Order: sequence, then structure tokens, then C-alpha cells
Amino acid sequence: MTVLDLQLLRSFAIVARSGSISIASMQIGRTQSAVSMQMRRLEETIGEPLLHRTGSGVRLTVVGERLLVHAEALLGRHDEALSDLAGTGLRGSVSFGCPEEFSIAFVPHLLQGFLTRYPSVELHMICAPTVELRKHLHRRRLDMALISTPNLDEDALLRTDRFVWVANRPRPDILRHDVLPLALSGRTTLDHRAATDAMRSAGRRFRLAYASDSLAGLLAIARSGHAISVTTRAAVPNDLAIVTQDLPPLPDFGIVLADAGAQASAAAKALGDHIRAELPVV
Amino acid sequence: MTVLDLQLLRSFAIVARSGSISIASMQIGRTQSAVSMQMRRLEETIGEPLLHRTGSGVRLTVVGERLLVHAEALLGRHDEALSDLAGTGLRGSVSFGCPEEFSIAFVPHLLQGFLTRYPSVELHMICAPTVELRKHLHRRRLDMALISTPNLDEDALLRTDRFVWVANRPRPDILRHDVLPLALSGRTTLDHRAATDAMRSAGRRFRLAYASDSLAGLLAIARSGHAISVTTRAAVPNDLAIVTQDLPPLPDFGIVLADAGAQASAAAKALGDHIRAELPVV
DNA sequence: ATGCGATATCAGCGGGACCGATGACCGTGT
DNA sequence: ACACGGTCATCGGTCCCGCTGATATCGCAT
Repeated sequence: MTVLDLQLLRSFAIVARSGSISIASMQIGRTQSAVSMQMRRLEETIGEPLLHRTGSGVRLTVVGERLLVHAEALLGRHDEALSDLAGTGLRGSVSFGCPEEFSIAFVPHLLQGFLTRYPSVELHMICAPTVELRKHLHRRRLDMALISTPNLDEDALLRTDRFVWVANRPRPDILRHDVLPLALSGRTTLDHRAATDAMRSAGRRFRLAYASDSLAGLLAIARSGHAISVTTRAAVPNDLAIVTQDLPPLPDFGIVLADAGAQASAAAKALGDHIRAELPVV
Repeated sequence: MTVLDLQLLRSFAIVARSGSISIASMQIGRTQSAVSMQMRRLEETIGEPLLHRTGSGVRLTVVGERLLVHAEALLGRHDEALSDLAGTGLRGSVSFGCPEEFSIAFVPHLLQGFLTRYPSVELHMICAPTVELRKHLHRRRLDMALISTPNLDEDALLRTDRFVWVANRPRPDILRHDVLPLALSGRTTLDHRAATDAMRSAGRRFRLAYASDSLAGLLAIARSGHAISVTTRAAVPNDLAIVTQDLPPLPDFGIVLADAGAQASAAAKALGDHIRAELPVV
């Protein structure tokens, strides 16, 4: 008899929450076309449309809303069941770090997978810019960290993403300002360098309207419309717009998993394996 | 992240209930090897053995018992969700008939699939020997019925199964009786003919110790050890044994779906399509 | 020990999911 | 009105995975 695929339901829930197949596909770790086909398969097994496709994202249909409720419930029960059964597994603790941008993009999904598989592992997490993360690794205060790198040829590259300009919707007039107000994180960060380099090589004048390592702060400023900010494409919240017109293009960057080097605990090894297995898009 | 396959859980639940991969495979409608591999895949994703394999069936491990509880709960919720979503579907009623043997073998699984897909359809079911079913079809008291046929070449054949001798465990001494006591259903039935024909052509003497069209009655007699009975292989309950030694082999038979011929309601068509799609093993 | 029935395993095949690229469509800003 | 940047859908090609059918292996019972 026909049976729903929980994998599809999980993707559907992420699509529903993010309101976009493209964004969801980045969190899931599949291409956009794959997730698009997943949604179509799901609609076929249900027999009814679940999504309204618009030019800018997707909206749930009535049936879609109904399914979402069931899906969340089912997935919740499923994850409980899985952790109960995996209860005999690994114990120990891991310290894991990543930039704040990642922590609101694909990392939740990543960690959820790890924690339901190893529910007895104690996970410590630190959000900080890449430079800080390196220090923590060096001092052995972190077992491993996801860090960004400008070098796209690195062979340990797990995934690539792109920096994007973000502003409030609708399009703010500050773009017309001669001296563009920017909200950037600390000047040691990769996105800071990427933004300022891009502006400079485009010959565009700008000023630092806001500087902070708090992503929430940057996004708040962007939301207020007083400055343009820069962040990771996958981390752009629903209510902010990605701006490409009239602004210089921003570079891609790579994501690698760095570890403390020395002897890793079993739990740390497991987390590393999990990340290396789940993170790559290909 | 890793996610359980509800299809596998469904198979697992059936295997657990039937205590045998072979029997379960007949209800599921897959080959024995397929179900065996399904169980292996499930064990791999869980990471622990779920079944003790013995020479005569399978038993659940402790982890298997735990999983079974979760599986039943998950499948229950899943089926609820599916019927809720399919609620907009077909309405109407269907009358369906089949021999009692089928009704305790693969038919429950078959109807469960149909009813969760079309929860608003009212289903009437009649259990009777094939001859009776034909009469009911002719009088339009049934829309369709699964009936057995000795003709294995029929092109509308959906599936084949085999008659088997059943007796209580352990091996009863009545097998040594010169005149073998048999518990058979009415003499118009296929299994009655198959059994008596087999005995006669083997030159074996027998007597009808019990005759009834009630399967439960036949099995009760077999269980008591006072007679040998005959039934469909897929319908043999856990606590009875299939006997092959010292008894003549029984023939295969075919299963076909017969309908009342005339204009079928939409619900009847849907049930027919469902059965034709789900029943074949290949 | 031997035979039977059960499960496990194997090669081969077929279908299906994914990727990458392309195409259609929409909203927006000029 | 039109071009543009974004979205989702579609398509061919590839690879992997599950099923079948046949065979090997195991365990129980006589």
C-alpha cells in the first residue's frame, strides 16, 4: 500500500518554513531541481497540489497546511523513536563552532541529524567569526569548527556558498546615496573583506554605518533600512531582500571543517564523520 | 539526516506479527528475498539486530520489540494523516467478497491500503467459499470477489498460492492412522477437491472427520490434534504446522478477481484497480 | 546423519532519484 | 513597455538501489 516518504515530508517541512525551494535546498543539501522534484513526488502521492508557485518562492495550499501539521507531528514522533533506539550508542561530549551565519542556515538540520543519532552525546556549540574559531581550535577549546575560506580550490572543501548584499524590502533608496552606508561585521572577517574589496574595486564610496560581530544586530540594521549588510546567501531571512542591482558582485567562498588536530574523542570523530557525510551538496 | 523508511517499518510489523519472513512476504506481495533484504536494511539503519533468525521463522530481539512499539505508533499516525488528507476523495460503497482463507492472509493489508486512500468509501465484505461467491456475483449482491481457480494458465491470474496440510505441533500420531481423519470444508470447494483427489491418487485411505465452511472450525479441529486439515499456505496460523512428510503433495491454485460484469460504480472500479495493482507478487 | 523448511546471498536487471543546464514565468525597477 | 534578476519546472544522462529468481547456507527435527 502507498506510504509517505518521511524524507520527503522533512523536505516539505523545511520548504514550508523557508517559503522557498531554493533556500530549502541549501539547508537540505540537495540541488534546487532535486527538491523541486521531491515536492512534485509528494504532491503525486497525496494527489493534490501542496504549494502555490509564485515568481518569488512558494506558499502552502490549504491541503499543504493540513499536511504540514501531520508532517511535523510524524517527524517529531519519528525522531523520538530514533533517539530512543539509538540510546545505546555513543556517549561523551563535543565542542563545535561555526560562524553565526551558518548557525541559522544549514547547521540546525545538520545537528538535529547528529543528535537524534547520538542522543547521549553532550554537544557544546560556539558561534564566532572564523578568526575566533581558529583561536579556539588552537587552544583546544573546540574540537572542530566549520569555517569559511576564500580559497575555492582547497581540496577539503565541503561546500561553497556566496556572500550577498541584503536590504529591507521593498528596495530602499539608500542605494542611491553617494556614500553607501554599510553594516558589516568585524574587519577581520571574510565577509567584511569581501564587501569592502568589492566596493573598492567597483570604485564605489561607502562608510561603515555599523560594525559588529552579532549577525542579529547587522540584520536589524538592514531591516531598519539605514544600511546595507552582507551575509551568507543561505542565511538570508525571509523578510529581507537580496540585492544585486547597482552593487558590485560578491565572491563565493568555501566551507571547510577544521579540527583541533590532536587526538579526537569518539564523539568528536562521529560528529566529524556526520558533517563530512551530510554537508556536501554533491 | 538519516530517516526511517515507513515502508520498511510496515514490513517489519508484518514480519513481527507473523513470526516468519516467508509468510510475511506473501502478505506484503514481495518475494521472500526482498523482505529478507528489507529487514537487513532496517537493521543497518537502526544499527542493531532486530530479529533472531531460527530454522523455523524469526523472533524479535529486545531492540526489535522496542522498535515494534514505535513502528505501530508511527504507522498508526501515518495512516490517520493519510486518510485525513485523502478525505476529499471518493464516496460510495462497494461489496467485496473472498474466501475466508484470504481474509486472514493478505486481504487485511490490501483493504487497509484501499481504505486509507479512500476513507469515505463504505466497504461491505462477505466471506464465503468460491461457489457461493459466484452466486452472489451473479445476483449482483457483490461487486467483485477474489476467487480461486485450479486453472493456472488463466491470463487474468493475479497470484498463485498452494494448498497445504496443516496439523497441530508437534507432529501428531494421527498421521500413522491407517484411515486418516480429515477436516475439510464443503465438498464443492476447491481445497476439498484438491485434498480428496490427492489422497485418492496416492492410494491413501481417509475419512471426513469434520466438514464445515468455517475456517475457524477447521483450524480448531486441526489444533486439537484429531484431524488433519487443508488450507491456503498464506493463511496458516503461527501455532499450526505445515505437514509435507507422509502426505501426498497438494496442487497450486490461482487467484483471480471476478466482478459482477455490469456497470461498476466508481468506488468499485477504484477497489478493482487497487487490487489489481497491489495483489500481484511480481 | 539426513532431509526439509527456513533465511541469506548473489548476479543481473530495471527504475528512480539526483545533478547540471536550460527554459518558462513572474515581479520589479527603469 | 522592456530588460533584468530572481524563482520554479523540465530534460537528458548517470548512477545507485531495490527487486527478482536462483542458489547457498543454516537450523531444527526426525
